[in-house]
Amino acid sequence: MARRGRVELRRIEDRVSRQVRFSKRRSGLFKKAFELSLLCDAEVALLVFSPAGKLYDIEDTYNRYQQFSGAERNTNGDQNSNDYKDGAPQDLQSTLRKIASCSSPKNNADESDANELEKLESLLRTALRDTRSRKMQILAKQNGGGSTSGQRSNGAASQEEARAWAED
Amino acid sequence: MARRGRVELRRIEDRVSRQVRFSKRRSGLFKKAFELSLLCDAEVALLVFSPAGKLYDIEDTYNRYQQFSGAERNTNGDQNSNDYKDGAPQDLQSTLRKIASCSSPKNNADESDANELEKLESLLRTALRDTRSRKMQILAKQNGGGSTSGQRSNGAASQEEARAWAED
DNA sequence: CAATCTATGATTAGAGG
DNA sequence: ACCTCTAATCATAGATT
Repeated sequence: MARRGRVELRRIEDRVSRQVRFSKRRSGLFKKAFELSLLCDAEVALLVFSPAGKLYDIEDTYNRYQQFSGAERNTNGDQNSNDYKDGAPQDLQSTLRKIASCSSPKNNADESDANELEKLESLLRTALRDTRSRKMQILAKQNGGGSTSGQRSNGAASQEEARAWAED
Repeated sequence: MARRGRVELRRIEDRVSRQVRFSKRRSGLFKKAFELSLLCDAEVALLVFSPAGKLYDIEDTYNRYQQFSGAERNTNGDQNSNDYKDGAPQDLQSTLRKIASCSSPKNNADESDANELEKLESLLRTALRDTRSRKMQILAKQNGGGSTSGQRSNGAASQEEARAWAED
């Protein structure tokens, strides 16, 4: 009743099968990615494009899991710990100004030492987080609060997705 | 002999366990990512940073699998594919300048629309990647040189990796 | 078409070499 | 510290509703 043998490692020919498997495996992949980041305190970036070019990224999944499980990254003892919280960042501007100061000729990033790069990295991370957060808020308003990705329970593809697959 | 119950979804406290699991799960994740791209003809980008900041990306795994299995992605028509490579970014400065321009009063990020935020996000992402990359290079020189990939058979962590984990 | 079910293969935590 | 082994959980292909 289940699969008869090992999964062959080649492109799935049947279009419907391929779509269904894409959906299932994508869900599984994002779940694993999320688990890795949580269990091992790693940073994971995952982008998946369906053949039709629709993008799925890990933010979606991450937010979704946060909603469901209220999971919290235990970030003990790191400086810039208020990760991925949410929020309307109010000081994106000031962060950007600090970043800007790194681009002055006097403080050339091309010749910075590891320590300075570390600071820059942290600033960039913060700015990126704030930017994404702000973007999400805007998009949420525009779409009337619609969600961003497929992945319902574990099971299957959404209607959206069927459309996104398209061009057969 | 095997695990006694379900895996808890929280950060693993024991440092050694966490490292070992990171290695195993990272392998598994990259394998799945590769399978998804092959089976379903999707494009997948996967970046993983260990807590110590070491980068693993899908190129490594992809190449590795190609070596072993001689598998071929049907890479029909990918225009902008050589993303995320590594490299010594030579234009970090210019990226930072572009970011800086977003902090000018005239172009206030607090009032940008989603489209502009998207651009800013992209710039920040690029700058962050370049910064990390540069930092890594510096650290690598200081520490006498480190390479880029781990993942031997399926089994376990490499020596390299133990070093990369570091700071303890 | 999407959700659920289930038998089976795949992944992996922990132990041991 | 890496590799191997193994039990146990996890993922999922195909069938069903």
